[in-house]
Amino acid sequence: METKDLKQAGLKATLPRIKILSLMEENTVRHVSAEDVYKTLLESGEDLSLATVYRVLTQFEQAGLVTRHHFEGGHSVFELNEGGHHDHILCVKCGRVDEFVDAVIEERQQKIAAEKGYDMTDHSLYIFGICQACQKL
Amino acid sequence: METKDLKQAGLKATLPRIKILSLMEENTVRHVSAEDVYKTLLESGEDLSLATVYRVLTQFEQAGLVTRHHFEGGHSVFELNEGGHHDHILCVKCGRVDEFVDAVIEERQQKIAAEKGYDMTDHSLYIFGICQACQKL
DNA sequence: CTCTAAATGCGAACGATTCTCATTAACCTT
DNA sequence: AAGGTTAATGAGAATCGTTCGCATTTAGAG
Ligand SMILES: [Mn+2]
Ligand SMILES: [Mn+2]
Ligand SMILES: [Zn+2]
Ligand SMILES: [Zn+2]
Repeated sequence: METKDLKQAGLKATLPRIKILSLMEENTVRHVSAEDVYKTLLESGEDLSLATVYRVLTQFEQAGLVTRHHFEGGHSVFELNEGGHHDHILCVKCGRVDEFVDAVIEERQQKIAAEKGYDMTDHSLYIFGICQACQKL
Repeated sequence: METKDLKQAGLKATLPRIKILSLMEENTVRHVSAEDVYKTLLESGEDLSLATVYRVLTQFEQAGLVTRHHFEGGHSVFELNEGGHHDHILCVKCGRVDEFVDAVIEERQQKIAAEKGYDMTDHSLYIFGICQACQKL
């Protein structure tokens, strides 16, 4: 239950937070913008503010519940943290998103950071291309 | 001479374009924002509009003269195209930027795209960390 | 049930980028 | 070299995602 998850993350179990978290726990959505969350909840009859959606998603990020991605186009996309780190491959035609993990790449990044004298904290990797479906159009 | 480069790229050799291109050809700047370009040129006594800087940089990008990077923080950073493709490692403390190319990573990305059925067009990879200098603070 | 700090809603503010439109400048033609 | 055509520019308004400020509400401890 979301109330538990929230308290565990050190967050009060408020109505907006419960609604947003349960929406993100539905496996029908994996990569959503704040606007997506806002509109979906409005359509479900919930009444909340877009500013709150932004605030809550940022808190979720800080609490480690979600990850914020900077997909192209200026707007952020959020994803529930489950199943661990992974990178993304996106279709530039239709916006489809697939996920992958590559141990070799992960390891090489560590090596590069070390060579350059950096203490690596994070990385972001996006592959862009045209998905199978869009290639046939 | 910049006039030549511009014509070759199919662009009229206007004053703003010449100024911006020569600024970017100085090896004192490698990764600059539109704002950086604008302020630097103003300080050099040039008189031009920020809107023009944005327009020109976008045209340069389309003409293949520069590459636009989406470093974190919402704003774009531009870099003259010379020396070919490379990726970046950034210090999250001081903003330092280093460059690298890793053949293994490049190749793996191709493989991943192929496996997922994508026709890969591009990729973006940023490693974040703390640079040597900042580790000592 | 009460109280207090924290969370919310609303609209204003924000910062990077783009757009509109009147004015200016490139450069092709005489 | 001068003129005309058309694209480029300057100035500021507009846009868009996101954040802020502040009055109001609510969660949760006592
Ligand atoms: Mn994902
Ligand atoms: Mn670079
Ligand atoms: Zn597609
Ligand atoms: Zn540093």
